[in-house]
Amino acid sequence: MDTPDVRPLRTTTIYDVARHAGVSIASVSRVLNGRNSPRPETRERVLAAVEELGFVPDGAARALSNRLKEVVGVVFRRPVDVPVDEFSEEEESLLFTDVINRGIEAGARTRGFDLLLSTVDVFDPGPLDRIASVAGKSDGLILHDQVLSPTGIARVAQRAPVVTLAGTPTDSSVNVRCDNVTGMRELATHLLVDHGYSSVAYLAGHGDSPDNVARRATFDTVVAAAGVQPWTDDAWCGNYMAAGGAKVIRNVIAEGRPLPRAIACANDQTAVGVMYALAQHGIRVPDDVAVTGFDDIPVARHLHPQLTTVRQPIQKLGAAAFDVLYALISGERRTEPEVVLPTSLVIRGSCGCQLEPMPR
Amino acid sequence: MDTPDVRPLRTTTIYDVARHAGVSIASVSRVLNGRNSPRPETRERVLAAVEELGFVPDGAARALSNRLKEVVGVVFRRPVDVPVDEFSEEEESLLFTDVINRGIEAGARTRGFDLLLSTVDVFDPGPLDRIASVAGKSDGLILHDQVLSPTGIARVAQRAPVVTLAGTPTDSSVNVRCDNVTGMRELATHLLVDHGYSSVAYLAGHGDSPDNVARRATFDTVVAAAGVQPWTDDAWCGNYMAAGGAKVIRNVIAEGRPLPRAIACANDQTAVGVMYALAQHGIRVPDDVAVTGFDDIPVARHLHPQLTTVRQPIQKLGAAAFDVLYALISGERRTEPEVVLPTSLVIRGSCGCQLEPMPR
DNA sequence: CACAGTTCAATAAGCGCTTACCGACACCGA
DNA sequence: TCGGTGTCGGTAAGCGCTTATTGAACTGTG
Repeated sequence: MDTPDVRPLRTTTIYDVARHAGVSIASVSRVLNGRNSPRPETRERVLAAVEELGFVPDGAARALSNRLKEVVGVVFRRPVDVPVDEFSEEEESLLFTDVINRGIEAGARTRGFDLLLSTVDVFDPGPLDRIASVAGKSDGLILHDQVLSPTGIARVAQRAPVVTLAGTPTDSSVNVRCDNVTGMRELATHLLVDHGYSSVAYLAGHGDSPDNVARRATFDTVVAAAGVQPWTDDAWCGNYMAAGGAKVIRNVIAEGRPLPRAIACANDQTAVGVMYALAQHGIRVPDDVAVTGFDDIPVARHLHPQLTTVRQPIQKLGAAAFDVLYALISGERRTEPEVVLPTSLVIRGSCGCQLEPMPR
Repeated sequence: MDTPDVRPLRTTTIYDVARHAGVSIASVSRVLNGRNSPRPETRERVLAAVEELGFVPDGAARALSNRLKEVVGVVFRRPVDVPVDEFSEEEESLLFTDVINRGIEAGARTRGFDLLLSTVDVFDPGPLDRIASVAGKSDGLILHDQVLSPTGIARVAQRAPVVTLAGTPTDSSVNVRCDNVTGMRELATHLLVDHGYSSVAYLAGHGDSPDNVARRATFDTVVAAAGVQPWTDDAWCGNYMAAGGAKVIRNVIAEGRPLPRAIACANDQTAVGVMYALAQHGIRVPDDVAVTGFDDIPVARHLHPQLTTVRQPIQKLGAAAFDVLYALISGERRTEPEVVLPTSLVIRGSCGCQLEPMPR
């Protein structure tokens, strides 16, 4: 990784301001930072010079001196950059990740921090270098799901505190996630008890995602408790993306295998793909097959029928992650290894419930 | 804006590595940057020490020395943080802005840059301070629509080159936008000539947005040329958001005024709101009223009926903005004041065209 | 009028890197 | 053996800030 040969032109520095105002650089700095507020007259002179020269202090120099960059690094996984079927790469995982990032940003703003965003490819062989680079440029790191191994986390945590999202806490990182169990239990119970569906499938996300594991386990538990035949089949495995969900449905139909009465998807994106594929084959939702999601991303409400799902406070997830990270950056030592946010069932039409056609 | 009293604990520096490896800091730096590649043996020693200590270089110090941060600042407007009607704040302007940011990120990656993201509130009295702070932390700035006045732009451009998106070029900034005219002309012609609709309305976005002005002007021209009654009414003004579009429709209906045969919305988000409100009142699209958008954001294809719209290469818009900015950062002097990307009509069902129910 | 006490602002050190500069050393041919 | 030539790697300066230290100027007091 060689530094490209781009050197911006010289900008005005605090020395220029000091000379212009006829004071020392210390005074300029003091005025700018409101410390030991100098005499009003000096202050005015400095301010005038700043305005006249259009001076903006250099963040790197400040950071070096303050030992604080006021930057939080955020890393997430960029889906393969190739459109799959009719679901463009633009839309995949876009919503969920970006909503979380908004939440992080909201939290960061209250502390004067900005977000340094970076992505890693799914196939990236050495995400460590990229992430280390981000770590070097920030005061702390928030890592979305599936971006770095525990070993890698331990490595970058040497430089800056690390918070993971929907992952697993480690010795060197705190995790922030939602309560998968409660939400999924409510949802599964609704499907099995309230609706009494006798054949149900869980359409999985990434197998190694802790969220997926927890959701599946909870789903299976409720299904078993209801005395219903568990619909276990390796084919029912997606990838958290719409294309993945659509593909599963198409394969099942193509192979002439039966569909369950209800499909609980690992997340909303998957449900989007499932409903799309079902509609293509003339299968009605929820009359023929009920479909549910998880997350409650904005589009959930614009599908037809509207999607029954489990709501996570997505933005809050991001804000909470920042708060934890900020505590760590501030030198907080005693933190819980994990922060868990609540979830709740949101009943709309896709599960088979009869609702007003357009609920207010 | 006082620096909060958070000082992270001391991390390992290049001095630690040098001591550990028994070499000078210069050698460490040389190994790390691949310059004047030192003797293999020295190299190994350094690399071993780096690995052992888990050293990650400080970005601020590098930036200060290199005069290059490898960071591009991106600022956009955050919608008011209050849910309006059934459209949550999460979804407003989310898609479009974030897709552009993805594009910027994609471009930035190829040069080893990361994105520094920041938002300004609609009601923010002094966005200049925030933006100046971002400018100080980056090598160049990309400003989305409506974040800073030309005066403000001139100010921050003192520190770092500025590229605006969907704005207007200034003496101190380059603008990147899409070709509103071509796309809108095709769309309006389709509505007026192909479909022969005799009453049409343009549902505007922010009045002061250059995109909105261009789209409206083009639309009006085509309408006039077709000899159709222009549907001019102050009421037909939204705000680029779903809630804005829904509100306009509800007002028109509440006041008992007639609806036009076709509504061309300033963007897709507005169309989402319009279609939602129309459905609430049992008005069928496209049978009773045709609706079109602009942008072709991902959800456009998941509405019912699917949305006829004008496609902009949204991601490319971001990538192009970065490329221009990078040229400026590299000291490029002679740049065009504006970069314009092509648009094209995308016909789906909402304009009234009969298509396959689920186009492949 | 000399002195301590107070206020204000300048000097200089230091944050953690990069790199120009230069000295040490090895190797070679004369 | 000696100086020329190259290679390696160490020393130190400098990037643009913050701030501890220090000293100057001024105040009020004995």
